[in-house]
Amino acid sequence: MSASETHWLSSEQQRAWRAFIIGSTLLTDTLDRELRQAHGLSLGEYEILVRLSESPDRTLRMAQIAESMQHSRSRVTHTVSRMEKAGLIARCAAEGDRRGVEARMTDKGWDLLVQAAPTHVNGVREHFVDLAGDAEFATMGKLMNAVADHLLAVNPAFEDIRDTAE
Amino acid sequence: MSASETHWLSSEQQRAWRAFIIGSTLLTDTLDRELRQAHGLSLGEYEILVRLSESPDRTLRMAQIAESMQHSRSRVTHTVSRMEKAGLIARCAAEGDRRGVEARMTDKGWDLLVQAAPTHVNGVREHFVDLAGDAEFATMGKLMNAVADHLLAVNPAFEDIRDTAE
DNA sequence: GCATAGACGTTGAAACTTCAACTACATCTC
DNA sequence: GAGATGTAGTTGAAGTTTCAACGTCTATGC
Repeated sequence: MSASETHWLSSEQQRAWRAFIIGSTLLTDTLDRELRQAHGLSLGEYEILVRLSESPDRTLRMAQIAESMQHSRSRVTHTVSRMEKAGLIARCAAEGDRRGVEARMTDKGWDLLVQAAPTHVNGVREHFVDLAGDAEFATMGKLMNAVADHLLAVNPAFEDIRDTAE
Repeated sequence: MSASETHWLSSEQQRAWRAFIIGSTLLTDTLDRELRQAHGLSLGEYEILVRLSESPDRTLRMAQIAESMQHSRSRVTHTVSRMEKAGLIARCAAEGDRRGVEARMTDKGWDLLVQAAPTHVNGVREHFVDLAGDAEFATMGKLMNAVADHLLAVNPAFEDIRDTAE
């Protein structure tokens, strides 16, 4: 990638790329809006609740949330603070590491997740899954998996940095 | 979608969906960061410049920018203001409609776009296009196109609203 | 022609994210 | 076992996006 001539995209590739950008923007915006309107929850908050719900004791360390969401630590601090104020999450000291903080989903958080999940899943189906054949959808999944793997591998910064001075 | 039983995703679908979320997040974050580091330009600003560069007179009405980017009008106002302050864009009164404002790319904006485009295209290739076979990439493009069409059709709000009281 | 409604864009405040310190604790090294 | 370095999380300010209200102009209906 260091030649002086850039290898531009074909017009077909360009169309596909733009469809990706606009489609994924529209899709996440729509899912976010549906969740907000129905349950007052952003897509990001919803995803935090999902991760907590899948963890033992419905509890996760702050850093694990940050890593799995690809968010900076400080973003997670702020988001969890808001969710704590809303009563969806409680913070506790982590066992075994006195620096650590654990976020635990409250019953109220669980109840909200139970309500919100159908909204979200129906949205994902209606706006995405059902628009593709099974094979198409699987192809997309494989490709995006490769993208994620590639970027995690290529970009050491993603392991953790994001918030530390580079 | 109104039955009381939710039709959950299969675990394979769930994996594909999560790959999509994480992959697209990582991808846009990476492209954004590469552009910022190399040229001090965000991905959104870059895309505005691209759209201007493709328009007659390198000029576009504010509302056209907003619509094509799926951004709210006020977001475009703020972004264009920053880009104007940076000397990349100039605002002029629109002809024929005294309410209107046109954003015109300056020479400085053009020069920056010329510099930035290879960075962006190389990133898109390296992190996305080259990871897929042509057929795979085309499949993805077709799917995302369907998603965009569906959401634009289903959601009248996207035509314009976004900033107006709903 | 006047009133009402609609469209264009801006404004300022609130909400959210990023960025650069910073505190506290853990680990590593000698 | 003391100092250096690294990790966990927070903080507050700066930057960006959203939200609601507004001012201006255009189009519509009467």
